[in-house]
Amino acid sequence: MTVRTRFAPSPTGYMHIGNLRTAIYEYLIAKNQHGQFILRIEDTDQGRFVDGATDVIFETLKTVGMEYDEGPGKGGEFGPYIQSERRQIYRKYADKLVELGGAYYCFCGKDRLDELRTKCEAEGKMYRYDGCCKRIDKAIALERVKRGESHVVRQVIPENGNTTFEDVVYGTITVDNSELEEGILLKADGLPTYNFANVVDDHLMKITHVIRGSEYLSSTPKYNVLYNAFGWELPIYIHLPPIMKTKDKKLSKREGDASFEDFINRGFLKEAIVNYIVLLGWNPGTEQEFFSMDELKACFDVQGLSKSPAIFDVQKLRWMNSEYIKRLSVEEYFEHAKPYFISAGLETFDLLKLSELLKNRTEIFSEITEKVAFVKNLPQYDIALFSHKKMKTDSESSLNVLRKVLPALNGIACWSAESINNCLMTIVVENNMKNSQVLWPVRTALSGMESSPGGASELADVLGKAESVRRIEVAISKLS
RNA sequence: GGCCCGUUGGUCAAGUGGUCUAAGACACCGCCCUUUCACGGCGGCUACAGGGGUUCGAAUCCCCUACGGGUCACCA
Repeated sequence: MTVRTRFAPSPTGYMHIGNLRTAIYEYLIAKNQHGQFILRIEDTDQGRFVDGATDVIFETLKTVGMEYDEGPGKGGEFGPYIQSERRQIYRKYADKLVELGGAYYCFCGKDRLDELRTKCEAEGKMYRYDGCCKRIDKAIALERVKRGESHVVRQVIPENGNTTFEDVVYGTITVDNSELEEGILLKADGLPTYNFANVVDDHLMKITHVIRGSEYLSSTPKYNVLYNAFGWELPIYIHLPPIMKTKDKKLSKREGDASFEDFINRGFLKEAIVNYIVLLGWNPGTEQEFFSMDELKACFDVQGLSKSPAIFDVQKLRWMNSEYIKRLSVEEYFEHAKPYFISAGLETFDLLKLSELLKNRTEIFSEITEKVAFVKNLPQYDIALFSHKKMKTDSESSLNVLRKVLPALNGIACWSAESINNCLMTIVVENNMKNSQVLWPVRTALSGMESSPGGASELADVLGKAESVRRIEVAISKLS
């Protein structure tokens, strides 16, 4: 049996981290078995459709490197892969289901349903469709439909008994049929609800593993009733726990930071995001924690899926991102950092050198701007910075040192980190001082900051001779 | 509220009746390295939701309670 999975998002907004994780699992489960991964767009709710949302889906799948085998723009044996283009198919199967006794036409309009709802509310009961139209004679109902009377198609739920299904992560789940509603399968506009479309499409597209969020767990019995009514084979169900923002709140895109694109824009590497979220809810069973997409394809196993919700921890994502950044070459780092360097106005500096300094100190790229601002403009700083107990420095000793450093630096013919360092160390030796007594004041004078992405000679190298000398002079005059 | 699901440290998690005085990772704290900050190295802190069973033995099995989540639409 060829494994076939599908990612079936609704184009109702941007790519959410939770959706992306689901897509990744779907992709991996298929690819681990050399199966097919299908993309299907579920746009049956014309009211919620958001323009451009499908492009975001295509783009995201492409950037994380998950190519689908069948889907919009790609084609395939079981198309179309956009539900709004499958109208007639649903109509046909809905009518067929009515014939098979698994559904019935319902002519109750919104008004009557609302009435029913308020009545239930008044009686303190949960609303449930009363099955009114199920009692209409089949031939008469069909006649009314043919005359063009507005109607929906509702599912028939067996009155007694219960329905059981197997879920790979949650195990055996049994629900009493009395809990199930005779829900709408085909809406008055002729388009199916999710409840119908997913079953029809998954069957027609030969999906073997249905992978989706746990919010569908409670409606899965209804789908089984549907499969059975059609006489179709059941798929393997794999339901996934949600990703949480806090212990009791789901990650929500509205509250700011759950969209994949946002993370990319904030300077996260796509590989780090994928690596992190794949581990949110799945354990490889080994100590390995860094995975490329290819490694994931090779070792992904549903056994490692967990059933309890996981809280999204940006802190750990940042750490993982920093690890990925450390593995970048200086050139790669530079490519990612470039926009931030430019926005900091550093075009005239040696940005490769700066990249080297920054590479081990960056968690996310967007923080570069702040980290390198001092390069372009020496910040206003207080001379108290020169006093550091552990470095054994105070303003007096610093002034003293800087006065020696200034001519020495000026005398360097070939400006490089190495020559600068030699020069400074010579001063240390000549004056019988601790390294820090010379290096701390110089680094402070060059950066104007308590901490900087590099030491005295590295900073001087990046800043260049003229600017370094100028900054030492500034410090001297501040201290005098 | 009914039904379904879940609950190991602050977080992600290993663990499927004995090897658990419970792994690893992030975070945090401390030390070392060191010219700052990082990096790196070493060490530390903190957990089986509670209560009953079953068993020679329970984080692991059963029941109850608590807490949390999901679901109950002509949304998906």
